[in-house]
Amino acid sequence: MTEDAPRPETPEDDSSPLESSPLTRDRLAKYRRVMDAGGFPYSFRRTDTASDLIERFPDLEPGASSGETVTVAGRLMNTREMGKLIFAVVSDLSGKIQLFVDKRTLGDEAFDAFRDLDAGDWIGATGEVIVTKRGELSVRISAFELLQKSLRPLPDKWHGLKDVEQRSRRRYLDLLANEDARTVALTRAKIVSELRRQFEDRGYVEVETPVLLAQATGATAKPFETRHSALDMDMYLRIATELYLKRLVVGGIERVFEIGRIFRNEGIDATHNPEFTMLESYEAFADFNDIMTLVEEVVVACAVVATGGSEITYDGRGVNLAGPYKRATMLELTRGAVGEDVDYDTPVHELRALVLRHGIEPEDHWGSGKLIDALFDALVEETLWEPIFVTEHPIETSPLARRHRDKPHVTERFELFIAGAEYANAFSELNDPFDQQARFEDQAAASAAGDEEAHPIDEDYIRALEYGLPPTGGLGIGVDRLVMLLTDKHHIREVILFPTMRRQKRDDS
RNA sequence: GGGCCUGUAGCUCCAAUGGCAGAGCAGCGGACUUUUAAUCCGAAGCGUGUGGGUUCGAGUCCCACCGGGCCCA
Repeated sequence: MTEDAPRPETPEDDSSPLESSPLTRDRLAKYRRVMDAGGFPYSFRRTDTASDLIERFPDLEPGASSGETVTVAGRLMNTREMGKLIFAVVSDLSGKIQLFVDKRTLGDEAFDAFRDLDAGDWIGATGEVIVTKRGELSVRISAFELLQKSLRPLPDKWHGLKDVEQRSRRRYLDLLANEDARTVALTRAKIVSELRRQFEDRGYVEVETPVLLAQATGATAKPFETRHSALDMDMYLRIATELYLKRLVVGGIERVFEIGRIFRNEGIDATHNPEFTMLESYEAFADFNDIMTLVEEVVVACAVVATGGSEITYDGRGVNLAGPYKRATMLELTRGAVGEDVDYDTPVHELRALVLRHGIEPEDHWGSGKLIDALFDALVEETLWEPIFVTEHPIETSPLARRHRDKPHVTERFELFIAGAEYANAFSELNDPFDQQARFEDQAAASAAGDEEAHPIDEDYIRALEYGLPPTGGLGIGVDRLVMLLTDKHHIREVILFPTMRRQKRDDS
């Protein structure tokens, strides 16, 4: 802002919904009084947060005064009035601290002004640190300042805000009313920070690859479509970062990662949001075995910052995240579940019959790999509780993964499953341009045969491979899912601050 | 896309069979100098997501629409 914009008028007529509601009318009147008297402050200096005080004064006896004066600031959450005495709770990001407001210390005029405050107001207050007779660390205030008025009433002080829709749509209310919501948001930040540190410490370089693309490649998903006006061109939001990150390895960035938003134009449910966060990493000269070790270390490190240890509770059950994790091939797990000695050589018609018997409707273009994958999906996934690396996915369903060095039909790939859900997907990267070309062509054929999940061909990516991708181990981690696991949340909207929601009709109340 | 459930005061929730729409908290007025969801006294506040319909009478039954939830595809 370089110009003086005209100051917007506080609404003064009865058409304002704040004016017409008895719940907000008084607050609005107080707001105007402050504005008429010169307005609210532009800044405020505090000396301590709530948790600072708790750390600094651990040993004060009930009834004691510290002799130290501090200044705190936060949102006024609750007041308990006792005649010439008020106990007030102020909440800041670090926690809560009680203000001890007595008329003798504060003076008659300021005391009455304090009584005029409303729950939700932002205030700053200065006073001596004391402990009340009942043992509550408090600030006996000698002065306070209203930093900004809250014009609307707070959610229930005891029950908080429970309505799932409101909690998601108006996350600010969720955060200010529900301590758990703040904890989850902060824990997510810690986890993302730890992920970044883990990869940086291993010499990985963080990059940003394009979100807006002429072609959405690198995964099987329906993309969001948009349009670039100046280029007069249809564009797509990325569905993965994979092919761009591997181009960077071709370019010589041997260890590279990105933590980025991915967009998939698909349904919304407990584990899917149209935009979500994925970490992808690629490491030259590593194979999928190396990446397993990396994943074990990274998962434990995240668990430690989130929960303090590697033994966590999810959905009421214990999970031990300490490695090394069990390993089993997709084929052997599927065999165990169906109780038959299936293989990738098993005739397709037999596998189709087996799949049908388990209530899955196979599509015409499915080969043995996809059929076994479908059986695994339906029968095995949700039974996997303790961490396990499921390995050796079929070539058919892994068009970007390198063929297994010893076994036909399968790739050097693994997925990490914990508590019935997938958290990581990794492989020795396919770096043979001819094989990659053939895989893309298979995908194109599948697409022509009606497979809506087939990968599109990325010609330039083939060209990049022709310049040489070194042997590389790649990894994808679903960050939202990982946060869910480590915060014991069972819906993705609980770990995404502003989950995608249907447009709500305008609500002026 | 299909099925089931759901929307009542600012928030959290009650309201048999259709029969005068309620409570707690918050807010408002009052008492109280050590409270912790403070307590006590008092007076208020919603016509039930929206629009239709059935009925003497609809929060409750029916239809459509707008949101939300769960399950399935």
